[in-house]
Amino acid sequence: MARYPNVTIKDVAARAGVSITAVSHALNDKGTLSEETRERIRGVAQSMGYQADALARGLRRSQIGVIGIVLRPLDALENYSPPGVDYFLRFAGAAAVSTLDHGLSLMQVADLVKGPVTPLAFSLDGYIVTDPVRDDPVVGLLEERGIPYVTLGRDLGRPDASNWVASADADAARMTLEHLHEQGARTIVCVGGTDDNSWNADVEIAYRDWCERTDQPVRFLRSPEGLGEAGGRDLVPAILDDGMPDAIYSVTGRHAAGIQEAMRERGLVAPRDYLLACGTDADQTRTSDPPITAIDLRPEILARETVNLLVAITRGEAPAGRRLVSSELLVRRSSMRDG
Amino acid sequence: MARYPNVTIKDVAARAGVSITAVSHALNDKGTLSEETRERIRGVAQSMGYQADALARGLRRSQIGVIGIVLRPLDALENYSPPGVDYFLRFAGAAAVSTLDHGLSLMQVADLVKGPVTPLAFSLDGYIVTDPVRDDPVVGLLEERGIPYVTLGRDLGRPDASNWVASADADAARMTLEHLHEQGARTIVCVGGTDDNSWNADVEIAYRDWCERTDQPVRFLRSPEGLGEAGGRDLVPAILDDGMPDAIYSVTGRHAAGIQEAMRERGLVAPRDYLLACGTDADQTRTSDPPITAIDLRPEILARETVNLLVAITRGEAPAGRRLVSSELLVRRSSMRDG
DNA sequence: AAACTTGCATAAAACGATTTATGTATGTAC
DNA sequence: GTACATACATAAATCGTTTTATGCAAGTTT
Repeated sequence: MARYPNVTIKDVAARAGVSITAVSHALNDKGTLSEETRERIRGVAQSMGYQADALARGLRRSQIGVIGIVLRPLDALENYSPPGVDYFLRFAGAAAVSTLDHGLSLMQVADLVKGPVTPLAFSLDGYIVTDPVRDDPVVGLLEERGIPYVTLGRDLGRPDASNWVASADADAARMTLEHLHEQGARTIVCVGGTDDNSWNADVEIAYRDWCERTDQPVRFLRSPEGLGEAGGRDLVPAILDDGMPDAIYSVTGRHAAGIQEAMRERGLVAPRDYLLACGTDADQTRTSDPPITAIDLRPEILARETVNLLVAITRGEAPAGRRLVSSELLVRRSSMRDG
Repeated sequence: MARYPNVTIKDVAARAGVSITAVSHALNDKGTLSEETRERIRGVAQSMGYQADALARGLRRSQIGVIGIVLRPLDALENYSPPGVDYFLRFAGAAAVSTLDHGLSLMQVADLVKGPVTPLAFSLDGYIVTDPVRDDPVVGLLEERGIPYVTLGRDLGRPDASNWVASADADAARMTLEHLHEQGARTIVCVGGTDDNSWNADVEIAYRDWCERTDQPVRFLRSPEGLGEAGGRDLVPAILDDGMPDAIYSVTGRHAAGIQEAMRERGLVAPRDYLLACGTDADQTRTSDPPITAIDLRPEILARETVNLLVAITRGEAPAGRRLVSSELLVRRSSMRDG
């Protein structure tokens, strides 16, 4: 399995009987070669199976054709494929496809700020950073190095930043609460996470706002994202102690699953005894019994927008921009009063 | 978001008052510098936050610190995060972690043989190719380019290859069949896929062999992997027409899920009316009702072995090698006669 | 005929590292 | 006092491109 020397621009030049400059110009449509010579050189290059070395080209152009993606919540979890969370995988998968559409590719980079990081990390063309926390250190690092990036969700510590894409979290929360209200729920418990990101902030504000407008009691609880199902389970006693609510709206899917289990153990089943909805769709919400009403954040669209924005920035085509993507409410049995 | 010029080896040399050769030697423990000078240079480099440019280094060394992974079955599906298949994601995730342990990183490369591919593809240090088909073109391409690779599962067209890691598929199949037999099953239908890879081949041979040894009828069916649940559903009429079997052993999880659904529609429920087992564990097999007995291929261990082997090869430490990883049978309610 | 364009092609510098080939002192052997 | 190691440091070549700066004809203008 020895490494064969690849055919280089020099080889092509020799075979075509021209200078390497000529070859470079012919293949990149630059310089002042005659169309005739260009054609001939292209032919020779093709026939020799020549492909420019990405490293050498990258060294000159300082563009390597790869963008990085950092999934902040998974950094925190220290687990890059946690069960019950397929949003990030769908997002990353869709982002990979979108980058391919631009002739680029995507590389997942684990935790840019602690421990040794891939040597290539600082040579990438740009970064996507999902769900940054307030004053996110990864964002800070990229900023410091002058590497272009786009965040998915806002960095709360950088209100002036204008390089982000986000889902319309507040709208989604309102939509969900209104749906539950329509189904007859009055007292609605809201369970959020503890990460200090725009998603949690937006949902909490929207919830409190909605409660005030509709004159309903505020019953807001929090559980660390990292605790997952267990975190949801643990909240149930506190929820019930305060009196049985009509509905529970859990922002994360894993909390919702834990809540559902713990409720069932107490003989409480949705939608018979309470309504249940959650803020992110996942395999679990689709296949659980009953299936859980959830917000589809439309990761595919988010990914496309994010990649387009980042690519535009790296190419110097667009100054930057903020883009909101609306979500969709998937109503399932867990929140259907007549279900 | 302008790109700041990074600190280069030249800057460090200037600041330390030495040549760039000295800096390079100090940082890479080469050359004949005095320990004193070495220390001093390292200090200066550190204080300036110097980090060698990966592209420049890669150009010289022709090693970039990144290995590629190609998931062949997902290439065929043209979907890199299909629902109901978490084996590949677990494998890829575990492989990423293992590469980090070696100071390298992992990059997923979509379909190396058709369409435009990332420019970096042929500059990577090596490749992992999962479940190659017979005479796999991706393997052929890597071979041709002299790029080191390790396959997960054997390439049936390359019997002499000695650079693979595989799960002990035949053992796993026997283990499953024996379990079903112990639970009272005699007539067992086996459903395999149509991809021409070692996994399908091994399981089919083991099944036929087991039937012969135990004097049971051979009822082997096939359905394309790409059809997923629908493929499983479609087989059910044929299965029932031949007479109700005691058990069904489906090699893929998605076929199993489809079979389970179609059977249920006919009022047939496992384990009451038949036993059900499947050859790969997934979220679906864990959370379905009833949970389905499945083989855990132990993707984490497979990934570690695969990465270790590949890294050893790229570093010229090991000549190559074949490694088998045994699987584990996760017995769940779908195959428990007294369940 | 000298002075400009135009059209085409190439030489050489640059990107940022690593590695090979050379020095230059200083100390030791004969 | 010449020859020969030894210890330390650097100059220059190299990796494979892209890009900038030159160069040389042939044709045009004055």
